[in-house]
Amino acid sequence: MTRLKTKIESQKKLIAIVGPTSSGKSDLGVFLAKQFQGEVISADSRQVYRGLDIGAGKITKKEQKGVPHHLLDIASPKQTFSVARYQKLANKAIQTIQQRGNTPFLVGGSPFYVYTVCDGLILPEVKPNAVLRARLEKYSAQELHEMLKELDPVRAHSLQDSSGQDKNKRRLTRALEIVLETGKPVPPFCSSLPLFSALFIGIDMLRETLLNRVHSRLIKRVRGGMVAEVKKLHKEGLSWKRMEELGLEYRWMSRFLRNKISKEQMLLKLEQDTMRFVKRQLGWFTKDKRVHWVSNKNEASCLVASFLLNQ
RNA sequence: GGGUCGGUGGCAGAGUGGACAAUUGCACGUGGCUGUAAACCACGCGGCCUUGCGCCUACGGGGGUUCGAAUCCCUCCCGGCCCA
Repeated sequence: MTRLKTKIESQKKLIAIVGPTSSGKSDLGVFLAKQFQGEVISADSRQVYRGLDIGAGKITKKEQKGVPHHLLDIASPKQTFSVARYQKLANKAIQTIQQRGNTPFLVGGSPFYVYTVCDGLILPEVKPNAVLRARLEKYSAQELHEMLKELDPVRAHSLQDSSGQDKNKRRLTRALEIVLETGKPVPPFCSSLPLFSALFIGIDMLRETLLNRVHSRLIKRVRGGMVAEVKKLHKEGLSWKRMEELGLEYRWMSRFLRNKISKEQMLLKLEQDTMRFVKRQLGWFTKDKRVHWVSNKNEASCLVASFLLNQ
């Protein structure tokens, strides 16, 4: 116990800035990083892709105000990026920043990405197997579940809902992938010892305010060439199918560009989906008791100051 | 003014005498997530409670037929189309 405590205390510090989309995380990140000699690591599952700029709400060079930003534009949108890869790169970036004597600010709204890093979740060392996935795709969820019951009854059981089923093919496929690859059951979910002690700052905002911000930001970005960006990406070879997978902006704008929906429908659906996304993000963050919710920059500054001073 | 088709839950839209508190989609709500996480998935969605295959109020309003009506008849109101 004592050893564990000492270990945590000696850990390097990390500040995580979380909150729903459009709440002003990037801005706060830059503000704090400037004030506390920090660097920003983006925790956003879409901003890692090159070319996904306006649609993904990526911070511009100018907005970065000279503060170094990590993990933006590090992958091709044609290929699927993964949390596991993110985790490795983020850990490396954090280490580099700390070695420089700077403070790392993990800024982003992809909860799974944030927690994979902050809590050091241990993910099974099994790479995605496209061939296998394509083959499993042909089976129904029920059939996949049956297969998993044969190979890994424990995991199969943990996945089933109250009706004894799991209809999430993606999740079942992944479980089978792990079992088939390793020849062993899916390992139990666990995290490593925390690699650093983290201060969680969440941006507190009324849902109504957020809705207004989402709305006006959407209009602004459409005027700023968001549709053209998608058109260009497609011209450069990004398939419509891939756009669908990327979700939100890319999904709805691609549907508009394919004449499946009108511009009005696109804007409406996109706004609705964005607000749903907001709710899901908030679900993760509000459940997390570690998050300190702030309503302005000064509150955030105070929190960071005392966190960094504190031993 | 005449004819005709139609008015169903937040919206769209099935149902056209009993098994209908009403298929389905959207919206909305709650929740899950072990290398796609902005993805993917589940559940709820008239009200009430003693949660029962329970009770109440409901398919534009009113009246009627019937053991029984969202469904049939009459009438009124509203909307689309056609003729004047």
